[in-house]
Amino acid sequence: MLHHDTAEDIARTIMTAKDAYPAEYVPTLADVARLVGVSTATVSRCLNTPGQVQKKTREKVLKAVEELGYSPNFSAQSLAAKRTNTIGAIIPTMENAIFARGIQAVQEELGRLGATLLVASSAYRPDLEIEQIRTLVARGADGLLLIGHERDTAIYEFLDRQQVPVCVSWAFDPARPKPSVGFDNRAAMRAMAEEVMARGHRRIATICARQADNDRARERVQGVRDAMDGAGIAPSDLTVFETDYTIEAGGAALATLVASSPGPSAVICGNDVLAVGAVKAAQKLGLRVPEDISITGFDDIELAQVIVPALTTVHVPHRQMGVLAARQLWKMVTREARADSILLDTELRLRGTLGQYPR
Amino acid sequence: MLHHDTAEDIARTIMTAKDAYPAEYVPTLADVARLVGVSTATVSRCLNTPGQVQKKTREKVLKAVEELGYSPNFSAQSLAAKRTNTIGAIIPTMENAIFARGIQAVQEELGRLGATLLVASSAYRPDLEIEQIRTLVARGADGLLLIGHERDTAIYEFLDRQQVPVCVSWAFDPARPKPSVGFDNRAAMRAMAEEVMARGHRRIATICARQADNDRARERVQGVRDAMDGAGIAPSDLTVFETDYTIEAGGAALATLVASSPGPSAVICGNDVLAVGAVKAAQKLGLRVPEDISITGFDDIELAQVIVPALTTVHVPHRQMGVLAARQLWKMVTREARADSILLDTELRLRGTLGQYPR
DNA sequence: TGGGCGAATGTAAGCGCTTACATTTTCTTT
DNA sequence: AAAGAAAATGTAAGCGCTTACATTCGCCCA
Repeated sequence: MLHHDTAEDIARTIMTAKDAYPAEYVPTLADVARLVGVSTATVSRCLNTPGQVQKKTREKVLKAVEELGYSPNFSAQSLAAKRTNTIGAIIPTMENAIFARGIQAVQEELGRLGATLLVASSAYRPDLEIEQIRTLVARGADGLLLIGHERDTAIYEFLDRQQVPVCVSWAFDPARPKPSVGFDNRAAMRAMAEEVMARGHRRIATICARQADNDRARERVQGVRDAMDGAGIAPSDLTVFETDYTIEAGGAALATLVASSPGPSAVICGNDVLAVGAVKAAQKLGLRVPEDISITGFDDIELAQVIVPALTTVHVPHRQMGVLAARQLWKMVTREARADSILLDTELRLRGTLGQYPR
Repeated sequence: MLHHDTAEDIARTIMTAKDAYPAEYVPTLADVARLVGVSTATVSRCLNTPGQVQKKTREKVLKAVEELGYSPNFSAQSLAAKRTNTIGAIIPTMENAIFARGIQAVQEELGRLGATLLVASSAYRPDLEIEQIRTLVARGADGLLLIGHERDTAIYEFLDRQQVPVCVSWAFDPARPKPSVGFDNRAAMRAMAEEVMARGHRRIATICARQADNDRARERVQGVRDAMDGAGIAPSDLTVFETDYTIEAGGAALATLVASSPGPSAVICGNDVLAVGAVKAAQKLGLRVPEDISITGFDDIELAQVIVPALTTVHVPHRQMGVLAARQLWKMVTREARADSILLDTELRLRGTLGQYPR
C-alpha cells in the first residue's frame, strides 16, 4: 500500500526538527508535496501555473499549503527560475517629497503589473549609488530605475554585462544610451527664466544643488543661461550659488546673495526646498517677496502652496512620470517591446513669489 | 601537469555560452575558482572570511574577481547561508515626511551595521501590509520593522513560526509581545491637550486619521480625552473628525467643524499634515489663527515651521527613533542580546497657532 | 475494444553558493 | 630532524525551488 504522510506525520517531523534545531520548522514545498501525496513539481505548478493542474489536485494542494502555513522561499525560487519579478530603484534621497511621490507611483504601478519594487537611496553620493546598484543587481533585480543619466560608464558596462535593463527618470535625453522617462530640465528652466526676465529682472542669481555629478542641476542652470543669452545678457553674469538640498541651506544662500552688491532682484532656485528656504530667509531679513525680491522654485511640491506668498515654480507631473517609468521598465524586463524615451511636459505655475522688477 | 585555465579559456567559455544563449555570460564563483586554480570554497572564503586565506591566494583571487567582473548571486548566497543581512520595513506611506525621515535614519544605521534595508509601503491598508510582510519574509528578511503594534494576530503567529524578529516603532507599549522603540502617543497628546485647556479652551475638536486599524491615531485621541477627563469635562463631549491623511482633507475637516454650532475654539489635529490643512483652511475662511481659532499638530515636520504662524505641535525625535530601532533590530537578528522596548521623549513645541481662548 | 492523443503528473537535474569535514601544507617544539 | 599542532585548502553535500523531459492516465473514435 502506498503510504501518504498525514498532517500528523508532518507535525511529528516538525517536532523532531524542533528537537534537533532550536528553531521552529519552516515548511518547504517538499513538505506540502508529501502531505498531499504528489510530487514537488505538481505543487510548484499549482502555485505558479494553476491552469496546468487538475482542479481536484489543486484544491488539495492549496488546502495543505494553508494548513502548513507554507510560504515559498524567494531565494530558492529565483535561483531556480532566474528571475525575481523585482525592480530596483535608487533615488538620491527619501527626504524630499519629490522623489517620495514619484516612487510611490512607481511602486503602485509595478504592484499592478505583478512586480515588487525595492527602493534604496544614495544620499546624492555617486559612490554609494554604485554600491546600491551592485547590491540591487546581486539581489536579482530584473530591472533598475535610476534618476538622471549621469554616472560612471563602468557602471553602465557592468549593467549591460549583467543584462539588467535600465530606465532613467527625472530627466529626458533620447541621445543617451539608456531610455528615459522624464522632462527637459533645461527647457523647463529656460521657460521659467524667460518669465522672470519678462518682468524686467536683469540682476539674476541662482541657488542650486551641487552640479558636479548631477546632470539635472546642471541642466537647470544651463536653462537659466539660455534665457539670458536669448535676452542678450551675458550668461557669465549669472551668479550661481551651490549648496545642500535643505531649507536651511537655501536660506543661508539667500542671505549671502542679498549681502553682495549689487544684490539680485530675482533668485531662481533649482528646486522648491531651496526656494522655500530662500523665501523664509528673505522675509526674516525684512525683504518683501515679491516687492523687494522675486524668488522661484522647481518641482511644485506641497510646500510650494503652503508658504505665503505661494511659490512660483515649475510643475512636474511626478505621479505620471512614475507610472510611465514603471510601465516602460516592465516592458523592457519582459522584452515585450523596445523601450523608448518619453518626454513629459512641465508647466509654469505663476504664483505669488514672482513680481515685477522693483521700480 | 596540472592544467589551470587562463583568462582566455574563460573567455572562450564565455564565447561558447554566448552562442548557446543570446544572453551575455555572467561569471560565477566557479569561473573565478577555475581561473585562479583554486576551489570554490577558497574563493568563497576570500570574499566572506578573508582572514582564513593566505595573503598571496587572496590577492590572486581578488584580481580574478576584478578581471571577470564577478558579482555574487544573492539568491544563491542566501539560499546556502540561510541569512540575508537584510532588514525589511513596512511604513504606511512614503509621502509623509515623518516616515521618510525616520526610515532614512534606519537605513543609514543599518548600513553602518552591515545590513541592507528593504522598504515597502502599505498605503495604510492592513491587507496590503500583510502581503508586504509575507513578501519581505519570503525574500528572506532577517528581521522586520513595523509601525505600530496593532495587526492581525495571525500575522504575528506567522512571523513567530518563521522565526523572524520584529521590532515595532512609532509607538511604545512594553506590555505588547513585540519590543517597541517609540514614544507614548497617548501621554504626548494628553500633554498637548492640557496645554490647550490651560489657555481656557473648552470647546475642543479633533481631526485625526482613521482609528479603526491604527493604534497610534486611537491613542492620540484617547490622550485628548484623558486631558478633558482630568479637567472635569466629559470626554464624550469631544468632537472627533476622522479623515484621510492629506492637507486637503484636513482643510475640509476644519471647514465642516467650524460650520457646526457651536464651533470649536481649538482644534487638536492628529498630525502636522492635517493641522497645516486646517490652518490654511481657517485662514481662507477669514478666521485668524490663533485669535479666532487655535490649531495644534503632531510630529513636527518641516512644514510646521514653514507656515505662518508656525505650528504648535508635538516634536518627535524621528532620526533618533530610527537609529535606535535599527540597532535594536540588529541585536535581535544577531541574537546578541534580548531586545527591550525603548521609550523616547516627545516635546511640546509651542509656536504661533495656539492662543488664549477668545474673550 | 484497442489505438492514439492530449492532459496531468512524476522524475531528476540543476540554479550558484556556503560550510562541515577531510586532507594537505606549514610552522613549532624539543 | 621528527612529531605534532595549527593553518590553509579541497571535497562534496546540500539549501528549496523550477522545468525539460519522461511517463502515465483518461478519453474519444473507429
